[in-house]
Amino acid sequence: MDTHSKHLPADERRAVTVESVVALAGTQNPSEITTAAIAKHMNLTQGALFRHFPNKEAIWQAVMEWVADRLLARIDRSVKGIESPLAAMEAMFMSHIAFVAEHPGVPRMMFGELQRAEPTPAKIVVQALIKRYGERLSRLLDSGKENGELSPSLDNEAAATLFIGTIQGLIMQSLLAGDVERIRRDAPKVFAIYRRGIESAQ
Amino acid sequence: MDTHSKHLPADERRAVTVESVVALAGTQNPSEITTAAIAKHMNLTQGALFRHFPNKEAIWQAVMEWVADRLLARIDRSVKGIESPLAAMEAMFMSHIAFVAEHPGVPRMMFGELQRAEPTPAKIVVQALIKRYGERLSRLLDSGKENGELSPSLDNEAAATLFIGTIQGLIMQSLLAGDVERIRRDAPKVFAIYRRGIESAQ
DNA sequence: GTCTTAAGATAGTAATCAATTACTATCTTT
DNA sequence: AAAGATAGTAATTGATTACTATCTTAAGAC
Repeated sequence: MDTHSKHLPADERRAVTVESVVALAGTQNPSEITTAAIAKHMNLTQGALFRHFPNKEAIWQAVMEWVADRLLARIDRSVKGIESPLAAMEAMFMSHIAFVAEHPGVPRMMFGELQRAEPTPAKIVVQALIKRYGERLSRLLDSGKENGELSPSLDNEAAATLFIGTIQGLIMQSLLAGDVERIRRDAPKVFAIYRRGIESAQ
Repeated sequence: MDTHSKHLPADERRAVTVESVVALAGTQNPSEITTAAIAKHMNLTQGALFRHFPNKEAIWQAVMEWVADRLLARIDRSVKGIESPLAAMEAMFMSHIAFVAEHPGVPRMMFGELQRAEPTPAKIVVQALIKRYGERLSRLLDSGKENGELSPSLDNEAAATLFIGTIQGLIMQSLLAGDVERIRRDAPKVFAIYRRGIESAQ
């Protein structure tokens, strides 16, 4: 990852910047990440960042686009080839959890962006991400009802909200305990309860 | 609330300060609330705040203590006199939702404090709040298993994590939609799924 | 090898922040 | 009503922030 050449092509430098922000968000409050801290983390001077991004807002936008691309690609990959909708939901859940455990800064950044009052470019990217995420969920819920795995009276919107909330609850616990690995450990137990809540009666 | 005397006793001024912060957090990112903004909201000069608080950190601590006291008192009141543990959990859930709908800044502030790296006084207060909250939940879960309402194989820790996550999911949706009332509207549907997940088989 | 230029270093700027200061207005007590 | 205590104002502080102007270096094209 760290080639020892000092001068990097612009696109590589942008990629390194994004990864630095993601890494920093794993250990500190995203809104307190300064351009100086980003530059230091990648052994660059602060001013040099602005050769590659017009302003800080553009950095955040690039970061959230990175998150959206990687997360959606990952859950799409995890679901591939699974014919049972319920099993697909579980795979989607677990791959999301794995992603978050690898990048603990991601949920912090997303929540932080969402609670901005103004619709910043980064916030818009996050909103689009969750919209697409919800669409994937809704499709799985529909086919789960069709094939009888899921309760036919299930409210799709509520089930999607709770799916995301299930992950949010795990993140909250890991923040409380200051232990990221906890997320991976507790995820199956928490999903089991969720699963029981949406399944059709046996 | 707004007496038109300019001079307030110190304790009243502190109370007004806390309420101002809670109100401001309802419309903007908590970490972006400046002492100047707080002072402006309460028709005071910025410097005067420091007659009542040694520093900004102390303001945040006072705010989170306010939150902890009010939230715990409210859920305790809501549970009182309900003998069914499952019904008590539902009452606890709904009163929490009502509190959050009245004070939309609260979950933002809590999440914001939790993701601080350093254990600030405010963060410590939040951690204590969630600990006590979890203890109340755990007691209800235990008695629910005893009286047969809840699945005997239920994992208490996972059920508590999901209970809080259920609320977090609703908050996330309200942030996305930019509509606080949504929380109140969707809460029953989401809790119904959670309930089904923890109930004993019929 | 030299030349060109993209990328980085250095050293700034203006704005904003929490906190402090010197002074003033308003309550309270006797 | 005088005197002390309390609360507030207005201006200023030093530190920190995102961003920029100017000089320097390194890497690839020929």
